[in-house]
Amino acid sequence: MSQDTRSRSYHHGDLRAALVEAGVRLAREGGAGALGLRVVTRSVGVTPNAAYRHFADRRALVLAVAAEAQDRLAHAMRDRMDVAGDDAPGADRAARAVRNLRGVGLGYIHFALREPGWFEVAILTRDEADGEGDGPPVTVDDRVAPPYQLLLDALDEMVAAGALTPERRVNAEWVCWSMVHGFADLATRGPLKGQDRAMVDRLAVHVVDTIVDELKS
Amino acid sequence: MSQDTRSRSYHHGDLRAALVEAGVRLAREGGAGALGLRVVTRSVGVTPNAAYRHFADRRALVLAVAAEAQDRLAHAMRDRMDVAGDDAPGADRAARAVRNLRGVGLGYIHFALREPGWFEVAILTRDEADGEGDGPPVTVDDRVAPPYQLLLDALDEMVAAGALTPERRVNAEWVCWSMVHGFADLATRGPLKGQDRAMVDRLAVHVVDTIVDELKS
DNA sequence: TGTACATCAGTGAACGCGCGTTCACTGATGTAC
DNA sequence: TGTACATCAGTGAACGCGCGTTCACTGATGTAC
Repeated sequence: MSQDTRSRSYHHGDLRAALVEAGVRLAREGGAGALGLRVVTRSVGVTPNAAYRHFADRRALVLAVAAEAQDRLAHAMRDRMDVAGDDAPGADRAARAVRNLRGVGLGYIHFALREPGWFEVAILTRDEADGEGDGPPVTVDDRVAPPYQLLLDALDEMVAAGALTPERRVNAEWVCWSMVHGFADLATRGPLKGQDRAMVDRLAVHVVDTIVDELKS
Repeated sequence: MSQDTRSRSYHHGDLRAALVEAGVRLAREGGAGALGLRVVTRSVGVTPNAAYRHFADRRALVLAVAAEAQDRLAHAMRDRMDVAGDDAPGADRAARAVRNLRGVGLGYIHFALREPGWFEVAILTRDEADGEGDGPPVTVDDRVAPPYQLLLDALDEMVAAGALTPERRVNAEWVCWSMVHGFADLATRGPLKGQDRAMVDRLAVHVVDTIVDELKS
């Protein structure tokens, strides 16, 4: 509480959080392109340079918004999962593990369809300047992206539940992610954009089921 | 020839083609972001407004470059295919059809890895302003994208060769495209960007084989 | 064949815009005595 | 408890930039007689 009070007690009252929140709001409609430093500060009612008290530069602000978007993506995915304990008997546990992998994939895709702006920001990489591919992948501000972690957990649980052999587990995360991410991109920016929603949903189920069936067979 | 002469006989000598060519050259290094109207005209040594003699606006120029990039992508894919006639005996024809589908996928991915700038431009959509999802998908300037056509042909040939049942043919293009496109995006803009090339190549083969095996089984 | 004319590809200068970032500052807050 | 002071979050004005697009024009080309 004292820390909360402390961080909220300056002029604006936690401008940093307000800027990230505004960025999230703007990205929802306009995607990554809406995250101009001037636009975001303006929408909070503050001078552009005020942002420099809390972020090194525009890129740092964008990365903070990206982390928030990733959290929301992970939340949407988790909502599709069956979160009961791990102590069910064999067959049930295996079936649940399969359902959960399905949920991970469909959650990813439906989040992309429902919130394309947030999705675009969530999959941003830091891109420029910071050297080559050093450090672990799938990170923004040095953490493992929560959506990726959910996928890994779902696959590991399938192995533990006996629904996936250890051999087929190898690289399965890239197979799953490629499939699901590719569909999300086609539906969000590509040729499926704007197509009839019910048809796209049916396709999404087909695509996810195809890869889940392939893995568990 | 007279038409060639005619279109080359003005002041610059087919400035339109020169602008597209310059766009292709610039996009190779800088992707879609490098296709500013001023940058492109400057690189040809011409005034910015000269472009307006040949393109309605910047967007039209970008779409022309995108069409060219799509052609190059299709070319790279076709190079991976076995283009012998369709009159081979059953087993051979089926095996070749499977090889060709593999080639389509690996060609797509390797083009993305080798020429990420062109790839980014090739998958651009016209995006803004032009209404909702009317008209057929997968088009730029009102043509079916050649890479997409190659995929359709490869799948149809698999059916004709008996390597794919008609039931599994349904929506197979979206399954294949999602997988391959997703991998290309992860490898090009996502977490696999900058990772060891040999490892990425091995993953690409694994991913493509997974989906090809799934279809033909 | 030679001149007069119409066409229209490309010029030169300017428009208004929004961007990220830097500078010297002001004035509210929290702290020390 | 009250005053003096240091901190530092946010201000206001300006920087230089490159962008897409518009305007009135020039001058080389191709054509008609």
